Amino acid sequence: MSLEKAESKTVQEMTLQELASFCTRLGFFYPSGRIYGGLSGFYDYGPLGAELRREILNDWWWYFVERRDDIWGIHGSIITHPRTWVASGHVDSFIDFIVTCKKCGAEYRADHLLEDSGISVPELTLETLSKLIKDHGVRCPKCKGELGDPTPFNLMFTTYVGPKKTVASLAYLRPETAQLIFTNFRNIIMTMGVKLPFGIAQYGKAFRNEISPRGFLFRLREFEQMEIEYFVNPKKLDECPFYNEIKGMEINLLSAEMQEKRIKEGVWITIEDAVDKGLIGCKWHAYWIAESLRWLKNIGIDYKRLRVREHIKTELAHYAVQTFDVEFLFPQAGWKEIEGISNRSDYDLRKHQEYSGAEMHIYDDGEKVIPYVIEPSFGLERVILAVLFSSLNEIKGRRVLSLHPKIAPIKVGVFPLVSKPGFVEKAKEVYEMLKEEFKTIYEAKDSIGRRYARADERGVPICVTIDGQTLNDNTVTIRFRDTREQIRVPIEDLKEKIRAIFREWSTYGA
RNA sequence: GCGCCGGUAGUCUAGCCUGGUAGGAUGGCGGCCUCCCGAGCCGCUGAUCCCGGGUUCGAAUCCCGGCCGGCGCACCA
Repeated sequence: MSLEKAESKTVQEMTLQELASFCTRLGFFYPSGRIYGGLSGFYDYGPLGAELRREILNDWWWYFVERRDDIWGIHGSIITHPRTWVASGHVDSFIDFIVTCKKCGAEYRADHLLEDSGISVPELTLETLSKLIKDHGVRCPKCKGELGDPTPFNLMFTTYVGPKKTVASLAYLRPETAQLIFTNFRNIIMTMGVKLPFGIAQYGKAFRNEISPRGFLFRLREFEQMEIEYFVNPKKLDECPFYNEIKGMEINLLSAEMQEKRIKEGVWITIEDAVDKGLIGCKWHAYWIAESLRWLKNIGIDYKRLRVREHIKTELAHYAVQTFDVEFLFPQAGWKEIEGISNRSDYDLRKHQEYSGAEMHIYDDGEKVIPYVIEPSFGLERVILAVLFSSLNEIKGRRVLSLHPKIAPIKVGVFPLVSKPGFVEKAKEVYEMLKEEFKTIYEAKDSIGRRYARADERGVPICVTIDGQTLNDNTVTIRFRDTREQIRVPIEDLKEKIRAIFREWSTYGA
């Protein structure tokens, strides 16, 4: 049985601000500390948001860890050994020096300003930068005013380990989860008996003390990452056993070369073509791009609104050989990153080997190898934004959040058609039965239409209604959110029927 | 962080210019009604008018500072 596709039209799309209001009203997200005026860059998950978060994290973990035999998961600590970030380069590159124009107040990164004036910067220290600015008589590019002294500017959150706050006890909240994977690399090799190629995955909070958080959930100071570091022998970057599965997949690609030619729009191209034309450096990198896109699509993100954009040289991070951002087409803001997929080479493992003295190699074909790593790195909150924008529809004049059942915060609504004796008891019975297995809500107040409307807006995929006929023959109706169609099912078959519906959701239209 | 603009119940908003009892809609709770898609009626509830200070007999309204948000710049390793 298949139901017809939903009769949905393109909504006048919500702005990010309107989405923020919507999320607060329905209980997805609240600005953190709002009763005290709010804290910029922090949001709390409300009841629906907390469920949505769990479902997405669980599905990610299932997709990339549980069902695979080549990836193991870890859960690293948030407060991390400070040497980690010296080795990774974050202490250097996260601490910028800012200079302010004494005349017009404009601010610049000291090293950028010097380099733009053609002066090379040998080291990023206060003394050096200060001296270079004075010696070369560098002035404000805008108003030619005199510049003040450089001041340090750190994007990492710091704390102190132990009750005494000393320089020696200074520690950082991790600005990315990735480094915890690298610092645990030896542990996993030793305990899990892994062989190349293999991956280590982790999700968890990361913290960045951003200068100006903005755009609702888009740039947060506390956010959640879902990351995989997939280790490959650098000589075998094209030996990907899964390549045939994904090579025919079409992606919307905007290469660095295209961007240098001022081309703004990506082209639809198969993975195989992209690899053959040298646009994607190696097959393993191509595989992880494809696999990431497949997951994003599976959780309900509109594939037409996803594109893969290569980083151009100037935006490439210090560790990266090649990086692609998976971008989502947001209303107003346009294409914005929701995931980065980077070839980080052996940079991180080598650095940690150098700074810690620990050996970071693994044997492959009897040879000592420091593997290369391909890193798919998702920002959970950004993925959620893309999911929400992909799911918000206007169907028959009403706002409907067409979330895929596997991530919907509430799976089933159970309603007595009218709130009368007989109906109510029967509905509660059905509710008690279903909530054993599905996140279910029961509502009896207001008209049935109003309850359906409320459920639609909250993304509840199906509603079970107890009507007059139920009392005679013990059947109920299942009403589908996106089509409003109803089918009648005996209560004894209800659980199995709902399982089947969720399993084959695409057949039922969404 | 700089510049410009803004902030009134959970949400949307009137009032601000021209100082004088904070009003509506929607939501939430309770009830009546109701056999399938935000129907109607009744009652209740809900606002530190962002916070602090100043001017004034009197401030949501005018002034100053802060917080929060939007846009632009910068930043986004």
